[in-house]
Amino acid sequence: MTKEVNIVWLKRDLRLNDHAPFHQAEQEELDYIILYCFEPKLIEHPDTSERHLQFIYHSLQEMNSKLREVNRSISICYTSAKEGFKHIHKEYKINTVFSYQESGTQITWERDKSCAHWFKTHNIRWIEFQRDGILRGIKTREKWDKAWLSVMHQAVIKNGFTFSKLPALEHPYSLPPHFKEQLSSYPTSFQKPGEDQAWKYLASFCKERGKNYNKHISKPAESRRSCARISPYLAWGNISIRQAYQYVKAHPNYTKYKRPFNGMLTRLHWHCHFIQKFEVECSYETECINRGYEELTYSNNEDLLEKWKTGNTGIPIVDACMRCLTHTGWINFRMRAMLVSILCLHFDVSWKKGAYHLAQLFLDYEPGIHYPQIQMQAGTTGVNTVRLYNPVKQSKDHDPKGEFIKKWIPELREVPVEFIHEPWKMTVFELADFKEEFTYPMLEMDLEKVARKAREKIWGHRKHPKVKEEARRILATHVRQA
DNA sequence: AGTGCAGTTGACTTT
DNA sequence: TAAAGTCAACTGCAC
Repeated sequence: MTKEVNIVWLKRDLRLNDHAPFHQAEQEELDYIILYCFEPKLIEHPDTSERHLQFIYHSLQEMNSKLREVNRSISICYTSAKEGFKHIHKEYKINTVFSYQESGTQITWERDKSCAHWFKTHNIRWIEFQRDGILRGIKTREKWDKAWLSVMHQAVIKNGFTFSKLPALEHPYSLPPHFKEQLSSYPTSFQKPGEDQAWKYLASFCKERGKNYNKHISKPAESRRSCARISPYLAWGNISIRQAYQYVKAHPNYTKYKRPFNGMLTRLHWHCHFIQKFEVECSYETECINRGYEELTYSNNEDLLEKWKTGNTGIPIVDACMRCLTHTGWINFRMRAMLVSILCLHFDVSWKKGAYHLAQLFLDYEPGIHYPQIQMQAGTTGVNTVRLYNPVKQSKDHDPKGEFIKKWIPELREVPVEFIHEPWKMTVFELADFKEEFTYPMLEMDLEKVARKAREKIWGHRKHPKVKEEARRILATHVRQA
């Protein structure tokens, strides 16, 4: 007689606390196997990058080192989830699978549907738990805020782990050696992965770093310290939104730093708000939220796209942000918005050409935030106002001395502050002061002119009947009802 | 002391 | 979470 087991299926929930699937699995009579699959089809999808996989891998390692004392370990497979389940079902009889709902891209959604179908035909129960404040299957945003708040105020789950009597799962899906090697290393320029790190950031934010949260949030340099910096941990589930929310709210410094802390808590709310949009319609990965914008054409200049990707546009603040993001995996919100604004509005390149590039660079890539956000900044929602950032203004406002610029663009270190935001304004006289050749690219376009053109184009398109009709649909679905 | 005026500030609108 | 434009009120200053 084949032995029955349950499964805890890990996805973007790489933690051992406030974890509903683990908690439920512990309540059952049957012992359980913990499964994580590096799925080739997902890995090959252009939204995925090495840094994501490394972050996942090391998060899993940390969990495993803690699970060892209860004789448990995550079975890490290099195969599709369905293959993983099939294999386990041959060795054992799977009774129930516990996991979190995933508000992911089209391919994860299809993967889930295909697994659901297979579970059903094999009489396997699949229990999916609600993730953070994201509601599945809702038609409008009525009462959404209230539901979110009630999730935030529910007690966090205190997970306990019993000793397992199951032998380690044997399977033929071990990570290919080159893949394992690739994932084992971890660049020091990225935030370190795992649950412990998440709590460290949260603690230091509340203790001291967070006091200037509001003041520094828009500054590319200062925000790196004054922001909580928990985004990668939220994205891969090293902590839950609720854990972060309750920690900040209950912290002894909460009354002292009420303004900045509340500012941070508001953003936890927005976090879920955006994921909720994607949960309802994950086609936003590849199609304009407002379908009326599908008809809009772009010049899609490959040369400009490449300059943008590599941080060589000739606009210092833009290039500094892109280079910093490439190196560290993080840049603050305003600068992300500016990067999108430059590409899609000034450079007239479709957001579809830049979305995966940014997804790969963001260590905190979260599909549910990424696609709605990039489209909002690109102006293809037709409901929000078009935010056309003036990079020179942003640069002067948020990096007045050009310190951030100079940190990331060595070519500009000798440039005097009066030209650091607009080096193209240097004449041969100023350029003559450089000992060596001036290697930073000179901007070849008139920023004011291209901004004006972009403004006319994107606003002009809003008048189209299809855009207006779509705007009504979007408002009905995604906006909180009064 | 009052007037004219360029320049500034802020609220509000438009793109 | 933008920026530019518009307009009226206000300010400082010369005469």
